[in-house]
Amino acid sequence: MRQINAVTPNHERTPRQGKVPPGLLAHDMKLLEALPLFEGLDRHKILHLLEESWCETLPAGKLLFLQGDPADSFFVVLDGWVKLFRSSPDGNESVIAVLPSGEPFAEAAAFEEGTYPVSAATVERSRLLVIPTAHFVTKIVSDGRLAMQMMAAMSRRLRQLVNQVEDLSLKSSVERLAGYISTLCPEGKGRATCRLPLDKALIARHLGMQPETFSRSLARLRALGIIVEGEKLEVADLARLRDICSGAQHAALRRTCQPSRPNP
Amino acid sequence: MRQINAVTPNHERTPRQGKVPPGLLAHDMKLLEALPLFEGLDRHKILHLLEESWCETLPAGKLLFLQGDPADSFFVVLDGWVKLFRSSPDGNESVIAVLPSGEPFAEAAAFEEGTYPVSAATVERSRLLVIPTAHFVTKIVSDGRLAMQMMAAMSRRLRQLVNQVEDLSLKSSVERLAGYISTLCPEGKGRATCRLPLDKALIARHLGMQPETFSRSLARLRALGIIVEGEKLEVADLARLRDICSGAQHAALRRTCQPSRPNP
DNA sequence: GCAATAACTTGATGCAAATCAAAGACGCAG
DNA sequence: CTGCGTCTTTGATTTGCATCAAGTTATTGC
Repeated sequence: MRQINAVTPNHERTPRQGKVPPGLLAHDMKLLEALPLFEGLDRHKILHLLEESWCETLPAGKLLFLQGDPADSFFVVLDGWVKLFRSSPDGNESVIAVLPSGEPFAEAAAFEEGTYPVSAATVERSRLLVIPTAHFVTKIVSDGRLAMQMMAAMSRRLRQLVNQVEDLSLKSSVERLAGYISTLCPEGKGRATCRLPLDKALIARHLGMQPETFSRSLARLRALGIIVEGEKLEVADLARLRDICSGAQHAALRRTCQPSRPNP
Repeated sequence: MRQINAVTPNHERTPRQGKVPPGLLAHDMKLLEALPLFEGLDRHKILHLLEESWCETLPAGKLLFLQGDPADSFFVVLDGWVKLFRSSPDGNESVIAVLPSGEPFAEAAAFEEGTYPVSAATVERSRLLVIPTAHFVTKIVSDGRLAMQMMAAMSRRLRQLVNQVEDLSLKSSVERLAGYISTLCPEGKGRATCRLPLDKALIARHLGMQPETFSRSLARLRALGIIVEGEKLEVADLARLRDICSGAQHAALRRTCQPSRPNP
């Protein structure tokens, strides 16, 4: 993390009449219309929902909010990457999610306690749409369909977290990494290439392991047909990769672990 | 797990006119009125929501649904305990939650994909209220307040899961156990006693550890002022217990690890 | 009451991942 | 190109937890 000031708080902004959130580009509008959250709503309705929203452009490493802060806004990533995390007193960090553009986050924070359950920071220079919850919540109450879509979004988050819990409690680091890589690759079952979208250290923490372990896990996968070159990945056999994440590859991994060291 | 038949499916039941869900006791009604999900709704409104619901009494170990099953109902535990879990191909089990009476579960399943993201089974003989989602969803769409309360329930689940991810990725088994015990104890900071509500092996899996590790962790806590006798627990100092869960007790734990074994 | 089974504890051992440490690889400013 | 900081890999070591294997203590059934 590199910086620590909060984003411009809601109340410091002057009220405005115009309908379009300041800073929103035509291109962003496309992204918003494609969000499941706004599915089926026309451009006009969306803008109405975003009456009190605005955009912020933030440098890398900017802290958006801390766990426990009062939650008066939620966000949509328009450009860049945002990480959601928790930090422990001894300086360790658990990365709950890393979100690319097109992902809304902290949608759930408006409810219940009204505080953010995690901290959030940009990973690289990013543009965010900031949506004050107060106004949005009144819309939800009066629009059942919007409510349903909001719930669908939360339901998706729940599934992701359940997956994360399962992975952490019964998969090895190699299996978790294999699973992550397979989400990066296109569907199918032959050969494929992809790019690691983030720092390896960040992905590592997201997968619940140390950077060193990440590196070693990558090395093991190399022996199973995954070619790594910097941030470029080439997967020889997608079907096999998926086998690995589901734990079907124990023996193979074992075999590839002690390749060298004939005599010390 | 001891049994494997599913609960009576919705479509096999004959339709009914009466308003009260079959099998619901007066005493259950109190429980329902106290649910955050139904907060502020009067008895009448609640019964209206539950028009197509019914109760089931199930033996211990009964499977309710499997991960991936189509989600046409959600549930409220009226009596007993239910566990939500995922099982891996090699027979291991990750316990996502263990729910006491008064807890609704699978509320989120109605949305998005429409399948259950986890499996569920009773832990002991239990009574459940089964609420078909279809009817309930139409009510949500037309009642903004109910929608908000539903979202609050989901938001709570999200928080729990985030906690679980954090615990798994940066706490030790002793710390997780200490955290669990402190949720069992009343608030405050002096001495306290409580009961383990479930099999130790089940709690162990819920905390993401093996039963053996659970046992050893309990043994270590014993040295820190926690007296264990069967399912009875006595905590000498609640404040200290809370210190342990937040990881402030590393040194103390270290010291108490190698107490015996002077010479082999 | 006793045997039989299940639940729990304890011990010994092995492995996976964290930690500590250091050496490359890469990007960037001068 | 050169030097410096960051990211990444690799190596050596330690530690925590799982696993395997007995034991011990509760529960249950007869």
